[in-house]
Order: sequence, then C-alpha cells, then structure tokens
Amino acid sequence: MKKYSDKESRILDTAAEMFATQPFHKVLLSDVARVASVGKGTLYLYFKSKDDLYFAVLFRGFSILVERLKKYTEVEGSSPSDQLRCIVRDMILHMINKASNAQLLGKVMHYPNSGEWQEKRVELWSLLQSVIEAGIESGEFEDSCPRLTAQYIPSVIRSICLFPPENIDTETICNHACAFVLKSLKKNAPSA
Amino acid sequence: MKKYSDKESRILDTAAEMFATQPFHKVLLSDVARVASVGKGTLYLYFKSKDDLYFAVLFRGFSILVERLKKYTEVEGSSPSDQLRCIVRDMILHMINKASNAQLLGKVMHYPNSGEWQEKRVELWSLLQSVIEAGIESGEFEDSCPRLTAQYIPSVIRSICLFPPENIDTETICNHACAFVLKSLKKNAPSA
Amino acid sequence: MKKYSDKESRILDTAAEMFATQPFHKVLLSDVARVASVGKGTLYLYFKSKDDLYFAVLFRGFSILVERLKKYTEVEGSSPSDQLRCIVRDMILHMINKASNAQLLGKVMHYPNSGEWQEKRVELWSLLQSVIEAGIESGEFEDSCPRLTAQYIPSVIRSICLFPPENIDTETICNHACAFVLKSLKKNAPSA
Amino acid sequence: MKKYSDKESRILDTAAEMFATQPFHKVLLSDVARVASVGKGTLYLYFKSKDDLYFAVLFRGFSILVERLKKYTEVEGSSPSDQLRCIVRDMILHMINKASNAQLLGKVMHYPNSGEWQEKRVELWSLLQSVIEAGIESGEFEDSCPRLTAQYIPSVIRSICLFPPENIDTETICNHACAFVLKSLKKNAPSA
DNA sequence: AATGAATGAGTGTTCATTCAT
DNA sequence: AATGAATGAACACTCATTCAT
Repeated sequence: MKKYSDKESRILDTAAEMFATQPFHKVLLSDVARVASVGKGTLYLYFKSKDDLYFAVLFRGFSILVERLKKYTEVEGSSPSDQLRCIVRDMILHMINKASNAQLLGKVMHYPNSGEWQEKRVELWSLLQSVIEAGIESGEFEDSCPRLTAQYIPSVIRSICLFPPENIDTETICNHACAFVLKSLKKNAPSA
Repeated sequence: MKKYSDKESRILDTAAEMFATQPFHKVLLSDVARVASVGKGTLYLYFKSKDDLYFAVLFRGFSILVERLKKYTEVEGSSPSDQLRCIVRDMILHMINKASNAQLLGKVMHYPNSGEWQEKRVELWSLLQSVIEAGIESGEFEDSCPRLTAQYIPSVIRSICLFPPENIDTETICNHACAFVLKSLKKNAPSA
Repeated sequence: MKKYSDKESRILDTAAEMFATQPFHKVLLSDVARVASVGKGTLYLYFKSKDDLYFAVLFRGFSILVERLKKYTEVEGSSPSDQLRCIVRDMILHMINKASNAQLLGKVMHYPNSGEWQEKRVELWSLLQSVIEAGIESGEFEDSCPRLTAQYIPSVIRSICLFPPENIDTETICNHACAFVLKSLKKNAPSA
Repeated sequence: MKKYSDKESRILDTAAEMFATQPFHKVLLSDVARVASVGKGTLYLYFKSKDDLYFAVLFRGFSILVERLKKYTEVEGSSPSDQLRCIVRDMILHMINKASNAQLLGKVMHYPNSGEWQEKRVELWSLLQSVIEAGIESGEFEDSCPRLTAQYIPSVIRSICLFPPENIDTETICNHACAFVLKSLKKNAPSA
C-alpha cells in the first residue's frame, strides 16, 4: 500500500468528497485547496494535474476497498458463501449513503491514463472471481462464467448505494442482495 | 412521447454521441453544432444551456429505452421469464459497444433538475418490477423484494455493456446474464 | 418635419423609452420588436442597424423639441425675456421625470454618423442664441458670448430633469432656473 | 481616499481612457488588459465584472475631482467668489478635451449599485452648495435655492467640456463661464 | 410589406496551471 | 516545501443581422 503524507491525505480526502458530490468540471481546484487548507500551488507538488488528482482519488479509494475485502477471503475456515456474504455486506455498509465511494465503482474513464486505473477494477473483479471459483471447486457453487458474475456483484452494490430505496432498511437490503447473488450461484441439488 | 423537430433530433443525436464518448467538460458546443450541421446559436433555440442539452439527451435516451422495453411486456402469451429474457437481451444487444446508451443507465445527477430525470429511471425500474410481480403471481418466481431486484437488473446490464469482456462473445454474455437473473428469481420446486 | 409611418412611430416610441431607461448595450432589438409588437425583421425595414435606430430616436426627439420651442420665438409682442422664460419652463415641464427626453440633451456619440445628429443639437443652440441676441439688440440683455450662454441653458435644464431635487416642487424649480438664466443676461442699469 | 495597488491603477487608467473614448460595448476587456499590460484574468482579480470596472473608473474619477476641488474651499482668506472662480476654472481646464473626465460628470446610472455612486455626485453638489451658502452668509451672494445652483454649475461645465466651441479659446470660455455663474449669484446693490 | 428561425462572429468570464517569492 | 497572484487559452453564451417564406 502506497503511503500518503499528511498534506497529501488531506488533499485526497477533500477531493474525494468533492468529486463525489459534483461532476468533475464543477470541482474547482481552488476550492479543493481552500477546503484542504493548502495553497493552490501545493496541489501541484503532489499531483501533476486535475486529472491526475482525480485518478489518485479513485485509485486510493479502490485500493483501500480491495485491501479491506481481501481480509474476508483470508479468514480461516470461512466458506466461499460466507466470504461472499461478508464482502457484499461490507461494501453496502461502507458505501450506502456515501456517494463518494459508490461513484468510483462505476466511473468510466474517458481519459488517457485510464489503463492504470482499469487495473484496479480488474483487481476487484479478480478477488470476487477467485471466491466464486473456490466455491465451485468446493461444490458449493456452479457458474458457467465466474468472470462475468464477479463483474455483476460490484455493479449491483453500486446501484444499491447510489439509489438506496428510501423505505427499506439497510439490513433488509443487505440480506436481499446477498440472497440474490448466492441463489444464483448455489449449486442445485442434482436431480437425483 | 415528446416529439422532436428535425433539427432538435439532429442536435440530440450528435450530443448523445459526444457526451457518451467524452466527459462533459470536453464536449464543446461548437463541435456539437458543427457535427449536427446547425449554427451554434441554434442550439440555444432548443436548449437553455449545455446542462439542459445534457439532460435532454439522457431523458430522451431513457424514454426511448423504456418505450421499447414496454413492448415485450405486452406480447400475448409470453411468460414473465420470457419477457425478462427478452428485456435483458434487448438491452444488452442495444447497448453493448454503445457506451452512449449504457452510460445513461447509471448517470447520477448532481444537478438541480435531476428530479424530472429521476422519474425516468424509476419508470424503468417499475417496468421490471411489474414483470417480476407477474411472475410471482403466476408462481413462476419468488422474490422477497421485487423492487430491489428490478434495480439490480439494469445495473448488471450496464456493467456488461460498459466493460464487455473481450474474449466472450455477445451471445454467451446474454445467456449468462439471463441465467443469472432468472435463477435468482426462479421458484424452487417445493421440497416434496 | 419628417413623417413617420405608424409602425415606424411605434418602433421609435418603444426604442426611445428603452434607450432612455437602459444603456445602449442592454437594449435588445428583440425586446424592442416585442414591445413594439412588430417582427424583429421589421425593424430592418425602417432602420439600417441598431445604431441607426438609436440615432433616429435622438434625431426625432431633438426635432420635436426644437419645433415646439420655435413657436415661442414667433409669438407676437413677446420680449426676449418672456421667450426665454417660456422656453425654459416648457423644457423643464416636458422633460422632468421623463428621463428619455432629458437624456438626449447630453448624449455624446462616438459613432460615425453622429455628425448628422449633432446638427440638431446646434439647431437648438442657435434658436436660443438668436433669442439672446434679440435681447441684446433690444437693450434688455448683455452677453459677451451668446453662443456659450445658449449652450449652458439646455445643460442646466438637463441636469434638473435628470436629478430633480425631491423636496422642491416643480414650479419653484422652474422659477429658480428662469431667474438664474435671466439674471445672468439682464443688462445692469448703467451706473449713472 | 481608497488606495489602489499598482496594477489596479494601471487598469483603471487604461479603462478610464477607453470608456471615455468609446461606448461601453465597444470597449473590449481584452484590449483593456493588453493596453494595461496585464493578463485578461488579472482584471477579474480586481473587478468582479466589466460593469464593476466601469463603476470603479467613474467612482475614482469623481473622488479625485471632489478631493481636488475641496482644496480651493480651504484656502485662507479667499472669498466665496474667488473659490467659485477657482473651482469653475479648475474643472474646465482639467476636463476640456478630456472627454473621459467630462463624461463622468453626467453619467446617469442605469445600474443596480448606482446608489453608492449617487452619493459621490451629491458630494460634489454639497461642496458647491456650501461655498454658495458661505457667500450668502457674507453678503456677497443671494440665492433662493443654493442647492439648485450648485447642481447647475457642474452641468454647465460638463456641456462646455463635451462640446467645446471650436473658435473660442479656453481662457475666454473660462472667463465667460465664471462671469455667467457669478453674475447670477452676485447680490445686487440695494437700490438706494 | 412582414416575419422570426437560423446564424456565427464576437466577447465576457472561468479556471487549470505556473512561478517568483 | 509552500504559496497565491498572475496568467491566457479555452469556452459558453449572446444578439445584431439575414433571408426564406
């Protein structure tokens, strides 16, 4: 994990908040600097450009997320279903009502250096894919294309977190989302 | 369905293409005008501002989509599963490699008039929800919260269309997506 | 006197009002057309350009004024003092609280065709100058440069009408202005 | 007196020159910036908008004028007539052939913040009014409404400076204007 | 004659980026 | 390292003018 200096972190935190709240072009670097309590020029000591800052925000967010989710796959004795459940629940709880984080799950880059950033997304998919494949291995799951399913999961969670239905409590949503995913993966008892 | 004049349509088509390809602030109105073969001032005869044009693009896109999908729910003798399959397939085929259309499924608006536009998204969810509910009614499906499932479906499709796995052919993807959704909804045979 | 068609008059009236109320660049021809109830293109049937319309407004205003004032100089048996009094009173009463008319007395044009319009101002000055000279001739007035005094008079009136002191009634103002001008012109009794 | 920074002064000087020479809408901010040797963006560090710059120009001009004229009223042992003569002469000499300064004497504001600007005009009138009142006090002058006379004086001077008669030399004009004003104010010897 | 939809040159304003301090 | 005044390229938007009807 990359280490961020104090100032750098403050900038990233501020920028994350603002990029999540407003579209890119409405986020002014002068505002970022002011809110982060640094000089406007200071931004350029840490980030090459506005685009660069934007990517750094997304990148850091993604890295933190993936890092956190990885833990669940390393818990001794947890089944793939348990792991998936934990992952889905964790993502929803961390991102619901936190547009800043939910947004980044679905950002599509129209930008040159999006390659580097694309890698991070793939990292998340790979994590999920390996859990699914472990489940298949263990006979718990069946899935003709774990790669695709792995891709569906974050997108479902993103949608939930961006547009959380107002009259359903978070716990119910978590359960429903877990059930939705797991039921799709569950291996049907072989018709005897 | 709102009717668009000839020039208005040309502008919307052009703008849709450009907003889908580049981030908002890289889309120049002068380019839109040039490509649409109208004067720059003409844009302002039909749209109050760049933002307004942007919303009009999203709004029209959504309207067209919903209108098209509605047809599948009106086919005589088609089961809810069939309808869902058709809808999923239709959306994927229409949007894959057409970022312009896929993007709009997930746009979150940070703008004042986003209310009006939210309605359109809800219209899509409602359409799907009623298909699911019909399936529950007929005993085909079971779902503790069709509202949520209805929301998942477009998000899954959006993800597919924005990041289509390169080494999987479209047909396979369609089938996988349909299967994923339907398996989750299918009522399990009551354990005898 | 030039004759104006019905539509032309409506346009001039509207434009006069608007040019008096707002600076040139805030007056939109589309507004003029709308308020005058004519098509925007119609303006161009009568006036070559916005500048042209502007000059026409000033020109007509000046012409009307000069025409009206001329009458006072033609009254049989009226002394130059009487004539001046009438002129000053007439101008004040016609222009006080009518910025549109007062404004034009002091408009300076930076435009090419301002010459033609300047002539009209000179016409006003000449009118006044000849009254003053008549007074000198008759021994009533003395003035080392009637040309200058003639120029002062409209400027005094303009100031009154643009910035009418709120707590002084119009009659008092008229009397004061007349007295101010006449006292300056009056021939002092030759020190015997 | 407000203090202006170096750059601010350069901008104001340039803008004053240009606004005096051309109508508002023909003055381009890019020209102002170029002539003042600053970046176009720099204008906006000091002035909120083109309108704002315009007002700043007029305001500063008026402030300087009033400040300068005040001096004459503070000269030890000078009579009100002397003071008035000095004021009239000073204004004419400073403004004749300097449209920039003459213009501002008569600007009527069609703008929102004209209140603040109205104050400045009143400041000039008050200055003149108090000189006149001092003359009345000392028995030199008589005037039934010094407030009005104070208003006439700048307007007369403005007219002179905007439309200076070409074939009369400045000295003659000054003398005539002084005489015109003073004769009107002079207390007539009581008819013995 | 009369219109107003269409135009595009022209301009005010913004804002990412730089650099002297 | 840190700053923020200064910059100017870039862009949205306006509005006088035209012309097909």
